[in-house]
Amino acid sequence: MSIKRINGFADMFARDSRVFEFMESTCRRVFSAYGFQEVRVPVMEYTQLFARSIGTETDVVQKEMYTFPDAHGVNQSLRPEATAGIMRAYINASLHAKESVSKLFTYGPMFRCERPQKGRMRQFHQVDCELLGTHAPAADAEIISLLLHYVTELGLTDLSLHMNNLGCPTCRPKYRQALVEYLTRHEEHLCDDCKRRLHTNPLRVLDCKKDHDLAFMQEVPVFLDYVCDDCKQHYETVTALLQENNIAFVQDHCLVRGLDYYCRTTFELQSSAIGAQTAVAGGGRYDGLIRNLGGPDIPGIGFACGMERLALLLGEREAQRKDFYMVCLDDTALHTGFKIVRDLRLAGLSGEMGYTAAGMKSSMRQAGKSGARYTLILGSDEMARQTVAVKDMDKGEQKEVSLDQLVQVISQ
RNA sequence: GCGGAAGUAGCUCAGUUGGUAGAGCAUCUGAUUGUGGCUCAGAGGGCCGAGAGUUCAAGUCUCUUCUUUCGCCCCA
Repeated sequence: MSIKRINGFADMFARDSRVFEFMESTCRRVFSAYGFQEVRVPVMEYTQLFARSIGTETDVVQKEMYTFPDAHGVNQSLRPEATAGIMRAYINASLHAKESVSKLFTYGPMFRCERPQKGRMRQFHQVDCELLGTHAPAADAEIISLLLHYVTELGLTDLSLHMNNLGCPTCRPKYRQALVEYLTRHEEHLCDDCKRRLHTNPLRVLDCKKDHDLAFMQEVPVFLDYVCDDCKQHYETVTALLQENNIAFVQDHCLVRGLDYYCRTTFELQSSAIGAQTAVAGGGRYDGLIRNLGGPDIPGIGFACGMERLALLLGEREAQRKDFYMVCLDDTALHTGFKIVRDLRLAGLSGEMGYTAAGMKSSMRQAGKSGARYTLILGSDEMARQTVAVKDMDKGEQKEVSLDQLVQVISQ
């Protein structure tokens, strides 16, 4: 039996890779228009980095990471997300001392050992964008604006932006306490998962699919009632900036984040068209993260966007049409044809050739299937006259062109 | 970790109450000398996921196992 692909790891041939190439090139173009620069960080880091940034109690760290000991027995992990690695690189490079604000993005594979399903792979890809060095609400609004600009450039219009305020270490515990008290009073009505969440991660009860529509959930405490003045003002400025720029969003009191480091502004781009998953991109502010990792007390905000999930929303991309397909009818012509093809490509044209001399009929079939604009035919007749027959495959018209005019004719 | 569904030609799938396999698409060839797409004719290609069991006989029934997929959990 042949060797199989590892479950959750995908092979992407042209049909799929064209879509990814489109998403990648678009993000590079859009992000750089906002002054963001690409940073490439390793796919492996010491496990400790992820434990300290993402949170030791999260499932991502507890059971989803690919972790291996190095030669000295120190654990290292394939990255389950990109933010931690970028923060580590930012600290190591002392970027904060070189520029007051840093705008960084990275693109690449992430790894989580979960059960694969629609829109969820074990090796998946994210573009990750981080804006470091400012508390200003305008930064929050800009990064959200950037994310929406990006998906608009991709041609996606059917996404909804959900926003929430998660507060800070001063005000969040008060809300959390009020939430736990409320939920404990209604514990008997909670689903089994939520009974467990109530003790492990009570905020998660808010976005439970089963319990969301229950009657008592309609009166669940809302964070905006507990938020401190600073957090409240910050969030109000962010949302005002969005509204002034006609960026529509849904105030979603049930939006919470899976990773521990988020605070204040939190957002998610959602779609109902990608199976059981809804989040296409998610992000928020993480003001204490860099300090927690041993760096300076620098605030930050960012998001990650899941490319496999975006790809589910994008249609197929057509391949770029080739300029020519060279057909050689005999072995002598093949040698000349090879040289002509080489010269055409060096002149900047794109195309292919049949590798063996074959009959006219099957050669034309191959030419037609290649989708090229022109078929170049080289047989004994053309060889004798130092020409090539050029057939326009759309019009069906054919004319004989001398070799020195070939580039010019095909370029038209 | 827990559920549901599915594994038959390269792909998408049929296969009736058990009798050693079929279609469409794709590929290749041909329809009078060197001209594609449309049409027509033909060809190649399958240990029916694997292993046991029942039976004269298993793609079909039973069990085991592997794989894939959609959900739960969790997350982008």
